Amino acid sequence: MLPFFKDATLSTEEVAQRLLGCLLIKEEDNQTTSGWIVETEAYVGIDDEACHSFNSRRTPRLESMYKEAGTVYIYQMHTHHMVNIVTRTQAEPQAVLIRAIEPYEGIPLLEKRRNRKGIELTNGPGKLTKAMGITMADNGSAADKAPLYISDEMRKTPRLIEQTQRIGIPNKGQWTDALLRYSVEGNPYVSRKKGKPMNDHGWKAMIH
DNA sequence: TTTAAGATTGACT
DNA sequence: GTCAATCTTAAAG
Repeated sequence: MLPFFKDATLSTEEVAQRLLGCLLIKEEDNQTTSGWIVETEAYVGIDDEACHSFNSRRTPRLESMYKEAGTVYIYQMHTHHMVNIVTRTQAEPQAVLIRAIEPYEGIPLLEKRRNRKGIELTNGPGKLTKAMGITMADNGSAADKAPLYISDEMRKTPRLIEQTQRIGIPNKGQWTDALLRYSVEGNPYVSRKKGKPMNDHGWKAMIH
């Protein structure tokens, strides 16, 4: 069965929402770290002024965006790495940015790499990649295979998905205002959060 | 050849 | 609130 994030017929917005609650897993040298995805953003291709592939821009750095759905696209900005999942086809270079996770496995290693505890481990796109040891070495790999992959076997379900403007996109007209950021309402690991987190972190109760 | 800006973060005033 | 770290890309000199 094809994982939903490899199904290029699904819209990028749909994939961004369905990724919430999936586990992001990194395996390396007998060390596994993972966490549930709690915040994503959709970058919808050549018409989207905020998207790296806007206006069909294509450079060596962007090559992964032009690969098949389910490809990992790692981008480095300033001193930080960001992890994306490609969602469509070569003709439609679109992707979902994973902006935050709620830690599950390997928390001591996350704490060591970040030299922080609690929400500061993974409540931002550059923070989670540093915590999980995600680098350019992961660029272009498949998101359904180790060492860096998405799993929905342990998936959680958001009670409510909050939909807001993307972070860090000024002066881009309608693309600044577009509601293409999705997050689990009440989850403390969502980036730039002020409000009080919910006791259940915004997940629906498990059904036994 | 030089410069500026960017899907960010952390240290500092 | 300001600002620098540090790498790719595009555009100006």
